[in-house]
Amino acid sequence: MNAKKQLTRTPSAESFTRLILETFRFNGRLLAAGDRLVKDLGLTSALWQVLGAVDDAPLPMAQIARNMGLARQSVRRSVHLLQDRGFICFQDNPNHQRAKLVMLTPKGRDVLDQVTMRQIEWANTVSGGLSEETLERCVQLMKTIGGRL
Amino acid sequence: MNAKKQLTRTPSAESFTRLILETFRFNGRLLAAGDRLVKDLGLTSALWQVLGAVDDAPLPMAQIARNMGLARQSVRRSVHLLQDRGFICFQDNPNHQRAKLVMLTPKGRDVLDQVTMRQIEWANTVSGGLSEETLERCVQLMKTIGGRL
DNA sequence: TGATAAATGACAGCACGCTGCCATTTATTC
DNA sequence: GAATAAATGGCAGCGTGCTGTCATTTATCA
Repeated sequence: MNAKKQLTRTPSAESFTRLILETFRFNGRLLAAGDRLVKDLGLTSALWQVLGAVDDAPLPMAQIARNMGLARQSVRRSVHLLQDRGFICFQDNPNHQRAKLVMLTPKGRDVLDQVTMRQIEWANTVSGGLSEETLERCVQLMKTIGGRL
Repeated sequence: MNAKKQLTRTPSAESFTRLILETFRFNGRLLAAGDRLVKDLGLTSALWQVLGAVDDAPLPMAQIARNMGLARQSVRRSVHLLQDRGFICFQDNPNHQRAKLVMLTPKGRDVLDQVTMRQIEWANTVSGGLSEETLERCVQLMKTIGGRL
C-alpha cells in the first residue's frame, strides 16, 4: 500500500507551536520597548542587561554569560562597549590572573539606578491588572520547556 | 525633608520582570533548537519561518513582514537568500507592479514539507505531558502584554 | 610533579534583527 | 485629473547574537 504515515500534532503541540511563534514576536517587542526606555542614556537593551548583571557584585565575563544564557563572546563585546562609554571597569581577580572582574563605575552605578527606577515604573504600569499567578505559571512553563531543549 | 520617593515593584511587576528575562533565554533556546532541526537542509530558523509564511499562499514581502512582526528589510534579506538557494521565486502580482509575490518553488515545497514533518515530531515530543490549557494561557498572556507595548 | 583537560578572554567573521534614506508605484484627497 | 500621502522594495550600515580558532591561565589526574 505504501500509505504515508499520518503525522499530526497533539493538541499540546499545536499550542506549543503557537507559543513558539508568539515568543518570537514578544521577544522582539520587549527588546524594542527596552531600547526605547534607555535610549537617551546611551544604552540599549543588551547593554542594560549586562550592566544589570554586575549590579550586585563584580563578575568575570564568562560568569556573566552563563548567568544570562549567552555566549561568552556576546557578553565580551557588550562589556567593551560599556567600558568605552565609561559605565564599567575591570578589577583584579584574586582567583584568576586573566579573568578580571567586570565592575560598575560610579557613572555606571548612577545610570543603572536611573534605568532601574524607570523599569520599575514601566513594569508596574505594563503588568497592571495581570494576575501574578498567571505570570508566574508562564515563567515556570518557559523554564520547563527551555530545560527540554 | 527631601525624602526619596520609595519606588518598588508590585508583585505582578516582579513576576513580569522575571518573565522578561526568561523570555530572552527561551527565545535563544528556541532559535538554537530550530537551527539544529533544519541545519542539514541548508536552512536556519529565520529562513524556515519565512518559508513557512508562504506555505499557504504567495505573498509580497511587506505582507510577510507584517504577519511575522518583523521589519520589511529583515524579510527581504531572508527572501533573497531563499531565492539564491532555489527555495522560492517571484510571481507577478496582478494588483501591484512592483510588489511581486513570494512563492515556493517545487524544491522549496519539498524542503518545507520535510521540515514540517520534523517539527511535528519534535513538537509532539517536547510538549509531551504539558497541559494544553497552560500553554494556551501563556500564549494569551504574551499577546496581551505584547499589545501593551 | 608533569601531562592533559578545561576555562577564559582576544580576534575574526557570519546570521539576522534593526534604522534611515531613496525611487517607484499605488491610494487618497482635493 | 492633479497633488499629496502611503506603501513597497532596494541599498547601506549598525547592533547583537553566534561560531571557530588561538594563547594563556587554571584545574585535574595519573
